[in-house]
Amino acid sequence: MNFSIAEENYIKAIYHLQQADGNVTTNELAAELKTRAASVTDMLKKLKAKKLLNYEKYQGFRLSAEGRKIALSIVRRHRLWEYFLVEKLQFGWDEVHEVAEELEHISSRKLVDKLDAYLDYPKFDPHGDPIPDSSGRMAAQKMINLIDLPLNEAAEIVSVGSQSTELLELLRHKNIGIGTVLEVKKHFSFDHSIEIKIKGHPALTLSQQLAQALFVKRM
Amino acid sequence: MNFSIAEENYIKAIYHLQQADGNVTTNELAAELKTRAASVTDMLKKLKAKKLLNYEKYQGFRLSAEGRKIALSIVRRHRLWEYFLVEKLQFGWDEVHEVAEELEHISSRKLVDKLDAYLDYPKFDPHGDPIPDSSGRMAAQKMINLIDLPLNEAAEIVSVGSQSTELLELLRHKNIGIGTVLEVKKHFSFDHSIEIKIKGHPALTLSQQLAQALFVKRM
DNA sequence: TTTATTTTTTAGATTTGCCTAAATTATATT
DNA sequence: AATATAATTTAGGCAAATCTAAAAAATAAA
Repeated sequence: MNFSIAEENYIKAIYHLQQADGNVTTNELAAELKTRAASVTDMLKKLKAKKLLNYEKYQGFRLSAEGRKIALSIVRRHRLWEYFLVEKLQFGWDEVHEVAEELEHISSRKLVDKLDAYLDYPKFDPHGDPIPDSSGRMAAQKMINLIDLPLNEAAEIVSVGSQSTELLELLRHKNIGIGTVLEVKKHFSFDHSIEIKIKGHPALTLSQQLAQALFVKRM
Repeated sequence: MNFSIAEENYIKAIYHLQQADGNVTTNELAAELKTRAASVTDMLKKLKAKKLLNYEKYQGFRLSAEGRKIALSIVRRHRLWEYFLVEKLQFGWDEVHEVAEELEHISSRKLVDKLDAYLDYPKFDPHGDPIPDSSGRMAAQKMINLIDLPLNEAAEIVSVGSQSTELLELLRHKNIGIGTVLEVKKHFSFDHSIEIKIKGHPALTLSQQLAQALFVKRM
């Protein structure tokens, strides 16, 4: 089955809202999509007719299994394109969203799978969100920026924000790499540097720039 | 100004038809777009109102200067994406058209220019058609496959159909490269091989596979 | 040049996705 | 529990892009 851009935008928005909220309401969705509640009701009927939605009048709604599957394929496309834009086209993290919103609606399975292969099957997009694989599976945990990790919580480094040799040199020097497990001990507001602790090693200070280039998964 | 997908498809189709025909007619365009003449008339009015079209009822039509500019930016996007799909994602030549038809409607200037840079400013798409640059200029001549070059016509090699090391090795061995000027002297129908002549060198035989991997521009 | 044919346009519907305003149902308050 | 408020749905319309059928204009043929 094929879906219109409007339908896909609704499916994706419902998916994101139900991740956070459980059941989704008409007004919530209208706010998310910057449209009116009446328009949402119209689309809900359409999606229900297509069996993508579990929905009864006045009761709130969630995606059906089939709806969720489609949502995941849209999310996959969105995040793969974001990764492409940042890694290959040198977009900044902050600039990719709107363009990816357009690219995500191109549904050619072949395109998406070849893009995935070309990018070497990335597991997280540039914002740290996991990318579903071609059968809809994805890493459970969102990757977060080291700077956002709460104090004294163990986390594992899963990605670095750039491939510059300068960054890699610095990481090698500090003995930090993918897989390193650490905790943040302190935040210094003066320069936004942080102090971290790796088991069996003395505490280390990381600059704001460095901390922002590191992504971790809580354990 | 921003255009709908339907408008862009009309603009592009008119551009291609007027390249071939001079003036374009309603029925021609309807056939090209697989729609009905009445639908075409409706859209012609819209495009005329937007000053993209020189059009008087019952008279046929052509793009205005402004319309042509927009057509070129759509053609640019289409051909850059085709190049991307073949060179980076390993699509076959024949498989890229439909996907590029979708990608071409994403109009972000920044996206297109960064893609162009990433691809290293290609001059021709995988079908040999020239790619307009960011200001709409493009090579005048269509690039053609060496196998399609008429006998005894001088032509210059401008592109090779793949980057495989095997191909490059063979070309180096035969002393053929980008810029080489040659003529085709003979076609052998048995194996579709061809005999070529490079000035100051003895005649050479190229296999069908090799000839098909070489693109030339007539001089 | 008058008629027949073809091309093009107009008129009037349809579908999708959106809107406002009014009605209905659910929830919160007293 | 009755009423006020908030959320949701229905009713009725609008714009874009398409369609069919009919009318108008241009072109070709007799």
